[in-house]
Amino acid sequence: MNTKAIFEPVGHESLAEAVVAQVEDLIASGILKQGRKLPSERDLAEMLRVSRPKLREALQVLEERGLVATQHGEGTFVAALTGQAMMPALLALYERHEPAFFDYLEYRREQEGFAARLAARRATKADKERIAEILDENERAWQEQDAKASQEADFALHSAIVDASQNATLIHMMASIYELTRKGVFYNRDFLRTIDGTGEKLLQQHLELGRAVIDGDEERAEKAATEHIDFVEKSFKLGIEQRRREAMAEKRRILSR
Amino acid sequence: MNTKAIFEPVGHESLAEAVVAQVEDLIASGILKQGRKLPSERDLAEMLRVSRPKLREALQVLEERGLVATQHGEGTFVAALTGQAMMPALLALYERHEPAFFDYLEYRREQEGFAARLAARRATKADKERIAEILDENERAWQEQDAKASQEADFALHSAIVDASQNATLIHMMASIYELTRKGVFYNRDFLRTIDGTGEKLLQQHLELGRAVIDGDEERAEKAATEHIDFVEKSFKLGIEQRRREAMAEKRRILSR
DNA sequence: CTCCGGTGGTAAACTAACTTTACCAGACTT
DNA sequence: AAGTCTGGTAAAGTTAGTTTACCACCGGAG
Repeated sequence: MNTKAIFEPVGHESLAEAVVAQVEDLIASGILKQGRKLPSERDLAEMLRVSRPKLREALQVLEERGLVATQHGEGTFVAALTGQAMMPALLALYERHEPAFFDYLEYRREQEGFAARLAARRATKADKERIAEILDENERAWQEQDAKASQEADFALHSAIVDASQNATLIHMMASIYELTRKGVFYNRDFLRTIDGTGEKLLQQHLELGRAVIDGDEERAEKAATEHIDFVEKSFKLGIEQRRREAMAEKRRILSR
Repeated sequence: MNTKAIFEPVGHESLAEAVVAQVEDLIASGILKQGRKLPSERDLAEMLRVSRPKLREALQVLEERGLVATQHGEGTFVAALTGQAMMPALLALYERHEPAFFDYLEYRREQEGFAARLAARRATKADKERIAEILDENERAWQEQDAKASQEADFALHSAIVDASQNATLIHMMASIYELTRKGVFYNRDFLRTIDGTGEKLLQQHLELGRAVIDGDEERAEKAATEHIDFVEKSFKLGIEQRRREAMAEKRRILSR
């Protein structure tokens, strides 16, 4: 065995990329809030100890990603991330920033629990029928190993439960988040399914969640929702760790001297 | 409040640094083992997609850090890290690589448990007297708030217990590790003490460990040792997270608009 | 209204980092 | 002893980043 597969090409971070990363971190962590004006290019360049052209290069990347908007003669501002137009930008941001993703899950945990409780309390007959249909679709997709349909069904379930909560504000907020997550969900699900028997557990969790809402059991519904998110979070952390270890083990195996 | 404190100077990683980091990772994770020959500079430069001069710059840094040794006409080799001469290099490496540090703790957990069990079984009267003395010193240092003496006493306790295990190989291995950790311990302890009432808990754990050995209770001693390391690991993770959150909160506070 | 100081937008010349190419010197194989 | 591996070194060429300067747009002050 040779050692060639061990060493990977190393590309060093360009200066512009470093600047982009720093500003992205500030936005992703919520330190820089939407609409906020950034310091002028000259000032910011001095703060970051970077030349203005390179700073501008970084700002252009951020603008392309929809995270900031610049206005000639005015200044550059953090884009409005809660507006629907900005969704893809925030999603992409979360994909690049692992810690932000877990913050997002933490938030989801609260919201999903709240939504499930309200839904169990308030769901109309029509809501319950819709949820029941989705659960059937969920099981069908699982049995037929139809990954895409399964993902869509999962998505539909969460959406239907939020609808059943009858709270307009909640529906609006979560609609934004789901729209945002949609592409992310696909990626996430693909990743989750690579871990052991995670797929079936997720199905069971979704079934339990839906049935609890249909039964009108608030406590059970909230518990099912939060435990579901907890499981997702745990699975992600496990999966990330697992991948890291696998990558290292692979390198060790290659060397086996 | 202005926004100046938010943006920190950004220095981008030099190419040589990136190469150093990659090779360090391979060594720290144990993929590249001591004495192993690295590919030739020409090959390695090609693998890493880096020019040879820059690769050489990186190798020189690694050599200064004692991680590799190059021989004219022969090649460059991973230095013998278990040899006493190499200790500072590995220690410094662990300080720079967080994951490696936790791997180190995992290893310590097993070894300390083993040592404590053997010590409880085999400690002579002299061993027990020495351990008792160290425990007294430990308490004295704590009461007098003498941080330095407290650290030394902690160190002495672990060392004495390993000595009491009467296993030459174990003593030799742990002696290397302690020598390695010594400077690190200071740093670690300073960091640990910044977290809540950690200091007193550590004292209690050390007292329990020492007394269990003196009492000859193998099970209790092993449990005390592993739980001690578990606590240290948990505290570190907590402390790191805490610092991260504090840093972010500080930035938020500055903006408060 | 005009003007002025702030802002972003652009381009040129300059400097430092990195790459390419070439050649030298030690060490093993034949 | 020759050939070919290895690390050691230096020069020229290329790319990335900095500096400097000037232009265009906006909003408020006179």
